[in-house]
Amino acid sequence: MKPDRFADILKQNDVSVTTVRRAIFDALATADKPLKNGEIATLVPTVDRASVYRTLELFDRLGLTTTIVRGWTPFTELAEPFKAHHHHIACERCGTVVEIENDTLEDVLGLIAGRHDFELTKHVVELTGVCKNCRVAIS
Amino acid sequence: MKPDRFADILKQNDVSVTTVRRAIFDALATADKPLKNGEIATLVPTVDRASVYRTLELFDRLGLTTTIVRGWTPFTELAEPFKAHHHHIACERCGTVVEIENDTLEDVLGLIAGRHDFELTKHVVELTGVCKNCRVAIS
DNA sequence: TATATTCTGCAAAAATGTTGCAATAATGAT
DNA sequence: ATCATTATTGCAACATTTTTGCAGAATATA
Repeated sequence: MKPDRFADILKQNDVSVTTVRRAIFDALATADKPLKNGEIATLVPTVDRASVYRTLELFDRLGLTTTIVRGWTPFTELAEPFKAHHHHIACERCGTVVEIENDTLEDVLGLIAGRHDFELTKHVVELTGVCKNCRVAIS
Repeated sequence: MKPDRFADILKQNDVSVTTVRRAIFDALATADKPLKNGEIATLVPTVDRASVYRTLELFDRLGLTTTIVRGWTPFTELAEPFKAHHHHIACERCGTVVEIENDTLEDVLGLIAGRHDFELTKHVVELTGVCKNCRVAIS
């Protein structure tokens, strides 16, 4: 039968696999981009808001999701093993978001942590800039 | 007379130097660590909540402050030229926060942006890990 | 399928942000 | 210094977002 990593991870952590949790997980998986809490709630209209918050907190605690901030707003997206580890660079004019995967960056972060005697468990990198198009447009 | 970079920057941007703005600026300068919006409001009890929000938005727009996120909460702190450019690594057990300054990291971020045809204007790097003490403690 | 336990919806409250407008404070010129 | 102009603030009401307790529903286990 089909492998179900989502269910497996929940079970490994002794929490139930429920339809609510799967619905929210699917919403994140389908969107395939970081979503605000409110957006997630909208995508699962049958689920109570309180449950959405409780579920997102759970996912975060289990490491299923990553939360980044743009401006002042937190956005959540799936983390490994559901999505390859990556970061983002966003254009501040047009809003385009590009995913970044860069081993050198990961290495440098590890080294920095080590130099401060920290064992790295998580990290967030969000870049903001102006994309090529927008630089040409008005500049 | 004493130089007043804060006032200078506000004037350069054609906004008034008011006691409210200075109070909030002072709160950020004195705290010397990233603060939640609510914490800032608490530190200037005489200032109306609405003014706090409007001021923080202004500071952000003028580039006086930087906003990072930990967990789901946005935190604001002073940026250059009031504080040297830096990032943070926080211990997820004891909460200790250490500031990071690393030229290699800055270079790598610039290169990554360039490779994607972006001109970098801003970036956030937040590391989370376990510090030496906490690793020894229980582990 | 029965039982124990965990989850969810509901409803109410707390916390967080936002808005328009009149009163106040800051700025620049005299 | 004072005045006129303009920007800023407080107030108060509102909107939105998040949190909480608890009873009923769904899930896991034997």
